[in-house]
Amino acid sequence: MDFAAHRFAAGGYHPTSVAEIVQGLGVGKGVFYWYFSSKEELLAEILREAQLDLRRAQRAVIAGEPDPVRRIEMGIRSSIDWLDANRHLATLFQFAATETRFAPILRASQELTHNDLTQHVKDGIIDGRIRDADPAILTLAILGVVGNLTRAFLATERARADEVADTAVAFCLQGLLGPGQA
Amino acid sequence: MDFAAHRFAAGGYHPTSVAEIVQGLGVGKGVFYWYFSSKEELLAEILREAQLDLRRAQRAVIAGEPDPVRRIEMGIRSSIDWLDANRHLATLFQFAATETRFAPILRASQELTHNDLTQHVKDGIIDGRIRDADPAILTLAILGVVGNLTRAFLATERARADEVADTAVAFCLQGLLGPGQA
DNA sequence: CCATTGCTTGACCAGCTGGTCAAGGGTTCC
DNA sequence: GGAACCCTTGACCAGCTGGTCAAGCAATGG
Repeated sequence: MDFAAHRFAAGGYHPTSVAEIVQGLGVGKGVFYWYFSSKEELLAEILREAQLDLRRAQRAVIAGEPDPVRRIEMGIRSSIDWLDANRHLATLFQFAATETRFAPILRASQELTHNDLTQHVKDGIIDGRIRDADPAILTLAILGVVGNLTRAFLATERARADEVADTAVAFCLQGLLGPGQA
Repeated sequence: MDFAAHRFAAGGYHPTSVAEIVQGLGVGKGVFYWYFSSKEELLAEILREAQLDLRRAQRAVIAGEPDPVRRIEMGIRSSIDWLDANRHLATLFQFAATETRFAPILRASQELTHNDLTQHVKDGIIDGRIRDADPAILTLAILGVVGNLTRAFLATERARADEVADTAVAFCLQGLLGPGQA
C-alpha cells in the first residue's frame, strides 16, 4: 500500500496501472484483487489511512495545551511536519480533491479537522485574543497557508520544515502588517 | 476548448476521453486532431490560456495603484473574482499541479505571478508597512489563503465572492490577532 | 469546369486497462 | 494420508483508449 501510494504520487493515479504496481511488488495480480476489491478502493484506503494518521499527529500534539492560540500554533506545526514527512501523500490529497470520486472521502476527515480548528478559533475570539471575524473563514485561511507553504516550499527543498512552520505561524497570527498597525 | 475544459474539470482529465469531447461537440474525431496534436496538448493549451487570462486580470486591476499594500489587496481581490468566475479552471490548475507532465506548464506562469507579488511585498517592507520577514514565504502564504478560500468557499456557494475577498484581505494583512496585539 | 486547398468525417487499429478465474502451492487440522 | 482452507499465480478477456487515415465535401481561383 505504501509502495502504491508512492507510485500514484509519482506517476499519477490513472496513468499508474495495477499491473505496474504488482510488478513492482513482485507479486501476481490476483493477490492484489484478493486484498482490494478494485484499484479505486486501494486509493480510497490509502487516503483514509493517511488522513487518520495526520489527524492523530495533530491531536497528539494539541492534547496538553489549554490556550487556544497555542493550540492553533501547535496544530500548524504538526501538520507541516507531517506533510513534510509524507509529501507523496500530500500530492495524493491534492489529486483526490480534483476527482469527484475521491473528493467525498477527503471531505469527511477534512470536516473534522476543520471543526476542531474552528472551535479553537472561536475560543480565541471569546478570549478576545483573536479578532472578531467569521471563524470558518479564518480556519480555511489557515489551512490554505499551511497547504500552500508546504507544497511550494517543501517540494523544492528551499527550506527546513521548522523554518517554514515558523513563518507560517507568524503569518497566521500577525498577517503581513504585524502588530501595532492598522 | 471551453467545452473540453468543463468536461475535464467535471469528470477528470484521464477519465474524459477524446471521443466524449468530440461527441459532445457534435463533430468528428478527425477535426480534433486537426487542431490539436494530442489530448495532452489540448489541456496544456487550456492551462496556458487560462493562466494568461488570470494574469491579465491581475495586471489590469493593479496598474494604476502605486501603494504596494493596496496593490497586494487589489491582486487578491481580482484573483478571487477571476477564480470565482472560472471555477472549472481552478479545478484544472489543481489537477495539473499533481501531474508531472503538466506541472511545468503551471510553474512558468506561477513564477511570474510569484515574482510580481514578491516585489510588492518587498516594497512594503522597505516602506516599513509590512513587517520584516522572508518576502517569498509571505507571498506563498498569501497565494495559499487565496487558493484555499476560493476552493472551499466558492465551491460550496457558502458566500459571495466579494465577502470572501474581504475576509481574505483582512486575514492576509492582519492575521488572526489583528492590529495592536503581540 | 476542373484542380487545389482546407476542413471534416467516422470506421478502424494496436495497445493497454481494470478485472476474472481455473489452477496450483503451503499449512493446518483431522 | 488427505481434505479443507487460505493465499498466490499469471494467462486471459472484453472494453475502451488515444490516435490514424482514406475518403469526401465545400469553397476558392484560374
